Amino acid sequence: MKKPDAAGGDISLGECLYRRVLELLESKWTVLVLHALDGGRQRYRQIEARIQDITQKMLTQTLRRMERDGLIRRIVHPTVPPAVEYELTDLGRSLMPHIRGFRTWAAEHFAEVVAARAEYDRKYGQRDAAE
Amino acid sequence: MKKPDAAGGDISLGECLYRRVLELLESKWTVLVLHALDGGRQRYRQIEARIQDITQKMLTQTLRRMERDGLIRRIVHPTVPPAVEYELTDLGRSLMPHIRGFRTWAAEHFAEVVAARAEYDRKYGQRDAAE
DNA sequence: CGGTATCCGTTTTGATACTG
DNA sequence: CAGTATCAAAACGGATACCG
Repeated sequence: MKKPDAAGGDISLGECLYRRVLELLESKWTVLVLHALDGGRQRYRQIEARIQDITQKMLTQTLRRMERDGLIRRIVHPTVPPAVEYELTDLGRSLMPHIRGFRTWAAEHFAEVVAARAEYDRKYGQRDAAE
Repeated sequence: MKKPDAAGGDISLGECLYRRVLELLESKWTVLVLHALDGGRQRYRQIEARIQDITQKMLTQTLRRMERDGLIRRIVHPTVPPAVEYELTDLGRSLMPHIRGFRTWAAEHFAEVVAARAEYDRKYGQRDAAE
């Protein structure tokens, strides 16, 4: 019986279960798709256009996984040619505040991250060759 | 000149820069290490013990990257045997509210994600063999 | 339009053994 | 204790071609 937020820092709900949820965000494109859909329902090509250099394969794969995870919904209009729209589910929307929060953090602290990297490289260099 | 939060959902600060920041969290173990250090300064073995099935290689690699990104600080005590401690920097601490927020979301919505996956698999099965 | 299928190189991760 | 080094396996990502 552990307390959820003991100073010790228990990760709660079991590291294993949490890991399963972390997987939601681990694929390279998921967060970008979430932002794209944050503006409302979008068609496949719209999402593709919005996320500059994503390939069809990765976009489809990401959308499928997000649909499976219950974050987005896929709406097929049986027209010719076919039109497919995607939108956030309630579950997906409930996640957005955190995603937006992270984006805000990124905008505010990006420069610090870059500076830290430069500083680290200056101190330790990428010396792996001789000497 | 785009507005940062137009309804359109511009990802702001440039998708490219944002992508660079997203990389911070993309490695499998980073978030778990952040939680581990959220409880305060920890020694290498303590972190390792806390994150069940991480290997030494991955832990060291993750810690190095996080140090380079300025999220954590490495403190070496020149004793024999050596003792090394890690702690969050100010930058790392500034990120924690979002990480904690996500964990809270995970705890609250994990069941829904699992249910969504089960539902999806029931509907579409993992049928890739014949028929 | 909105995908699938296939091939293939790159990156990430893991197992294991060894060290100052 | 806190790592490194090495090798191999697996996941990821991209290019390309084709389909309903």
